[in-house]
Amino acid sequence: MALGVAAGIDESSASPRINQYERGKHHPDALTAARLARVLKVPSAYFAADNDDLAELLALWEGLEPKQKDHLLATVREMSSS
Amino acid sequence: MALGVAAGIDESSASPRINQYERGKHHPDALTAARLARVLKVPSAYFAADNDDLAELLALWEGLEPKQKDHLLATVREMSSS
DNA sequence: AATCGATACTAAGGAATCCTTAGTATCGGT
DNA sequence: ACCGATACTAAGGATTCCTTAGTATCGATT
Repeated sequence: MALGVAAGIDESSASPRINQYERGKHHPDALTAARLARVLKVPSAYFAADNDDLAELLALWEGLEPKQKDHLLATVREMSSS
Repeated sequence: MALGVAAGIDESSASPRINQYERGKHHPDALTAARLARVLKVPSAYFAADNDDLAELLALWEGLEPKQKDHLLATVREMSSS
């Protein structure tokens, strides 16, 4: 599969591996997950998100400017201290 | 180690395993990671955070009220659409 | 409609990683 | 100094993953 090849997996095994991950038969190791995340432009943590809201937050986080990240973090800190 | 036992790991192997995780010799499987996260009151994704800002965001996220999560998500959506 | 090529999918086994056991080291209390 | 408890590490059996080989599916072409 193209995604796997883009993540540096050998062409001959990319397809089975991606398919195994999609079916949940196996989980990628940390390095592979990091590379897949890079291709998909999400943080590695995205794959460990266990609900949709958190997944969306993580997906969007990656595209923010540093200032925006700071602002968001400040917002969360305030929320938490209530 | 107490953390491992609290996460349901057998008392006899909790110490070596936690130590292996801390040293980075091994990584916990997904189920174990989820249980450790539960004990530590962070999302599983926390362990995959690759920088401090994201780690803090994830740690705080877990403690937010649903409404606060919604608000935060709305904020990120706006930021992203700029 | 049949064939071809390319892509997607799955099964099975060799390779790599993890979990457990057994043992050593490092403390704090007595 | 000794003892017990806790922390840490090494090595191997158990488990999971990656690769190979093969089947299935689909679109394009004739």
